Amino acid sequence: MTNVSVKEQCYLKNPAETKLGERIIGASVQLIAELGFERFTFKRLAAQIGSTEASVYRYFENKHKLLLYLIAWYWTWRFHQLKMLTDDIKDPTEKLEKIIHFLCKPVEVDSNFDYINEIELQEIIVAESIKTLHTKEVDDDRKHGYFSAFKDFIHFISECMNSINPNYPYCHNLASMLIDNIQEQKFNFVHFATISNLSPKKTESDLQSFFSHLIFSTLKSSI
Amino acid sequence: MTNVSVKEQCYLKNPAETKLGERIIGASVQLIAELGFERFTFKRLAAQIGSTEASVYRYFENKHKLLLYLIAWYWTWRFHQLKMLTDDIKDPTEKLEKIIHFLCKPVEVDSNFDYINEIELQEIIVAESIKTLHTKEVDDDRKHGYFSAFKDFIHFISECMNSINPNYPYCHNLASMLIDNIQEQKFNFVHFATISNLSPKKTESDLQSFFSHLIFSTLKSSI
DNA sequence: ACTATCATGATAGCATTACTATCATAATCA
DNA sequence: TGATTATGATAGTAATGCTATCATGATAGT
Repeated sequence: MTNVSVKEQCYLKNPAETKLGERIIGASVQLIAELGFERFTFKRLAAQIGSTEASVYRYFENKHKLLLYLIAWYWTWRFHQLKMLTDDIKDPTEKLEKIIHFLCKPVEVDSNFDYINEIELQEIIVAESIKTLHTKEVDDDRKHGYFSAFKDFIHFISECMNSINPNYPYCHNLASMLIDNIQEQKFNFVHFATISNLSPKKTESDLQSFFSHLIFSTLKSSI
Repeated sequence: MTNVSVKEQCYLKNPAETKLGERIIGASVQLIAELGFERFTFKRLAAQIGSTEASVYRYFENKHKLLLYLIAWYWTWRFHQLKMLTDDIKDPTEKLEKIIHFLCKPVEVDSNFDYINEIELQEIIVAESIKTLHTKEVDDDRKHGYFSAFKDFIHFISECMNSINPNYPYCHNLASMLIDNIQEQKFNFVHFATISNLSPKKTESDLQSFFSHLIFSTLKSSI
């Protein structure tokens, strides 16, 4: 894959199509990861890339839309990776194991997109993505389809769960819990060690065994 | 109980001790529930209660601290209710059932605190509380103890889980998942119906059976 | 090669937000 | 009664989140 096309038009002008656009995205990822979304401003962004506020506004209506774009990009990218990874797996249990493993392990940089630092982008997802949901505009944003990459991702997992146990009635909830809570557990491990049992020495494998056990126990016990 | 004392000093002056303080808290709950935290300002709050911005600033350093106060109040209040409710239950399984039930069902107004609308306050918890964690200042805030009411709550549940299955190694993670995700599932049910299997006709009981099954399947299956 | 257009830069400005500071006055407490 | 304290009234300031206008340099079509 050499292109992640974000279908959701949260931009005024496609940043993937111009040099300036790429610089905007690249520097946004870096600055939001560094400063946090609250302190990130278009003024700072423009200064960073040696451009102007006005130019940034030609690509994105505001910083909220820019964040929506980054998140949609992330889930589109991850979905594509995941499909490649699980395409040839027939057994749904094995497939779900693979999915959980994929979600728990830290991302690696993708050489196809040299202007985006995927590791910083994932930090942004863990730290900031939930904020884009919890706004008074969430229903409008959803209607515009800004979250559809994220929803597609959840539906993919949900379907896999359903083929493991067609009688389990809460696959959507279980899948959304998985996605949301992996981010939360990663966050808690770093910032709230007292409410996490993950070992610093094998965080990734603990995280994976926590969720693996949780999901499969749930899917396999009768309701 | 006639008083919820928020130990965490996220205030400059205790709002529970003055008439103006009570008006500040009461109107904050109402305004944040109505406008969302982003659009809520001390100027609007002051106008609402017929006071001034300067006066509000004498109670709280900023609106972030005020939100921390409301959240600490909520968890202190809920913890107190929960302990009363489960105090006489000896069997940990029965106790955890009760806890899950308590968490899933919507709150009721508490006549002990006439200046706070607990129903609006819970809406705030569902919609806004996660934002107080996901900031660059989270480590400072945690060190100041602003989240300790929340952590106490989680530890209480975690201990109950531990007595059900002392060999299960992720009680903290499971308990924090439960608290976090109940809020998220409530939120998703309202705003992302396509990723929720909860029936509009029996949302509360579906929510409860989803989590009940999830938690007990996990605790009872060997790891 | 010539012109039209388009993308970007440069600059200005404005309303709102998030505070801080100062002074006056009313309540209350010793 | 006098001192302290709580609140109100008012002003001001820096930063944020935009919008608008004009100039310029690149590019594309004829």
